[in-house]
Amino acid sequence: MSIQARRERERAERERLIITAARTLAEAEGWEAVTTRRLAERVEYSQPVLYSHFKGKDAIMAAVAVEGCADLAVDLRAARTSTDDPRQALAAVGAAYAAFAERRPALYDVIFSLAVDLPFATPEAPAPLQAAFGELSQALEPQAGDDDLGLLTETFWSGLHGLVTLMRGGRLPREAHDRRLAILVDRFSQRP
Amino acid sequence: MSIQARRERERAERERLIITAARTLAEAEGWEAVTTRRLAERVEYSQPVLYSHFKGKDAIMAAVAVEGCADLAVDLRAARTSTDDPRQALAAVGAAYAAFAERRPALYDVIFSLAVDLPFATPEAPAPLQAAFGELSQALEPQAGDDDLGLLTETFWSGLHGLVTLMRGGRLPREAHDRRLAILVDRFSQRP
DNA sequence: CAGGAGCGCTAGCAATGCTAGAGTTGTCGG
DNA sequence: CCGACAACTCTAGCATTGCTAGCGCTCCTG
Repeated sequence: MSIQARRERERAERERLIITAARTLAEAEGWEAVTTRRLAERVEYSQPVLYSHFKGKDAIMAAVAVEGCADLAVDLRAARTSTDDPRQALAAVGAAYAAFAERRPALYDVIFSLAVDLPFATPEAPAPLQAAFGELSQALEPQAGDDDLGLLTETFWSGLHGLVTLMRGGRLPREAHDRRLAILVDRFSQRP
Repeated sequence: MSIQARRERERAERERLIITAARTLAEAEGWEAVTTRRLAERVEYSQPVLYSHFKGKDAIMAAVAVEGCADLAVDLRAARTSTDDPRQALAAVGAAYAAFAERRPALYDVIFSLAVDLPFATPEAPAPLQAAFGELSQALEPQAGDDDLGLLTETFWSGLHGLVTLMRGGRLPREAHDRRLAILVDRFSQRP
């Protein structure tokens, strides 16, 4: 019976190996460089092994996305709790979100841009995802006013997402990023 | 000399044929269905002909993007001039933008998400693109207050872009779309 | 009417995600 | 301690992708 346990443990280890290898490769060279062949070479197994763990390349990316989202949630929490002033906290969270997208673009893409069948706005959404959303939500709570907090959070999040994706896609000039972010935060803050 | 002119005219016609075929195919089945082979079959030429007109598939997509952006600009202008009330105009423009993305997703994607080699925030940006941006800008002008109008427009645009991309990517539930849009417009309107 | 230049087509390359079937390894009953 | 069996991994290959080389036809020019 213990022999079965060892096998399953080894399988789990290898699965983690695949995920971290995919993340490393993606962060180093972008997702277009993550081919099943290169990934298999990195983990020192053949391609079909990947498919014994995951349904396909998309499933591997989804696994990386969940991991990466946990990192994002950590960053957002640190930013939110870095100050007592609600308005500054919102600005800090917005800046942290944008910084994450800038610093780890491959991770950001796989979470928020690339087509991956992760459940999002449902109770079945992975915990790290809900955690990240919760941080945004808590940062916005003092600014909600009459608006529904959930919808307000989704809208503010959309603003952040639009800023970073348009900028990274070359649609917005980089240099004014901070000022745009300031405008967004300002417009989502309650007037005193 | 006139023989040369005829050839160039025929070439130009064929180029338009390629562009419209690409757009039609993309709108019908999505960009992932637009392969060079299928496109060549549609225009009833062989694949290499495409490459005598465009540097590659990306260039074809960029051409479709410019065309499509003109359509978007028309929609936005109609929305903006549909009312005299500045706040209602902003709401109408936002709704028109989102409706365009919803109604013609392939066109929206190629303009704002996929093709990268289009100059955007520079004077060399294609005219239709600047026109669309200009409509947004004019709709926001009464709401600018102390903010720089260009940056405010870019930020509002980011909000719209985030809303539609996250919703279409399954990250935001469809049903509350109108309410999120209302929140965005409200937060970007000056307090009376 | 012959020569030549332009131009489109056939055929093929390298790379992709994914899969079938062979072959090897390691485990358990006798 | 051995042989059969089962689980697992690898080699090889398929279909499809964007893109290109080089042949061969057509049609203008002198």
